[in-house]
Amino acid sequence: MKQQEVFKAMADPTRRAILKRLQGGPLTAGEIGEAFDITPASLSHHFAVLKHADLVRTERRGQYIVYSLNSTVFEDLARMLLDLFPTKGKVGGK
Amino acid sequence: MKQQEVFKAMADPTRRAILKRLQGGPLTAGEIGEAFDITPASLSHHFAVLKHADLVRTERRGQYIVYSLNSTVFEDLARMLLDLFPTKGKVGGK
DNA sequence: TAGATAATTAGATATTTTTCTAAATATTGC
DNA sequence: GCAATATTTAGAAAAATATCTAATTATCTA
Repeated sequence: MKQQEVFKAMADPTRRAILKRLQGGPLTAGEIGEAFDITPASLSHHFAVLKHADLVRTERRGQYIVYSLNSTVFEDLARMLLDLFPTKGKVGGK
Repeated sequence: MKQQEVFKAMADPTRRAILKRLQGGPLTAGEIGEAFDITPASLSHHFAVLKHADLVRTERRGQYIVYSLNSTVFEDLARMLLDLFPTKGKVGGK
């Protein structure tokens, strides 16, 4: 996992909101965009950041591009955090 | 928990390294600084960010200021992340 | 109280990030 | 192939962040 990329991606509220929207299942870029008062170009930038962090996956479906969550990385991240603080029941113990 | 503050705090590699150093137990600002090639002023800025996010606690001991981890917030954050991705065994379920 | 040490605050600059507009690419359907 | 729609890429401007030097605050000790 690219720790730095993941943390940077999560640091922006718009990007976290995008992830939130994807909890209900895959959506096209346009569908995600409906919820935000931001240009498609800016949104696209956020997608790129999320994708680079491997937090979302994409798939072209005709003229649409469908985004979906990559849950695996969230697990990794949560584990990493739990691992970052001492004492208390260590999880994986890499 | 101030979600935004916490994520922003975690986004910087120097700050994550500071947290890492504190895993072994409380340290003074100076002791923490030894590990970084950065001025005390810059370090102090990072401390302020971590403190504002409630990730660390401070206590003055004589002329020193002692920093320690606030594990509680890490737990909150990890929980929040686990909660952010769908399906799979929900944790707290607020 | 004066000098030394630890740390922070103030103010400036450099870098990074977010956002925008405009232009480009991909795909559909006539 | 052409117009329309969906999305991304390029390039620039605006906003936020990290870093520095210099000055300030707090504490200790001689």
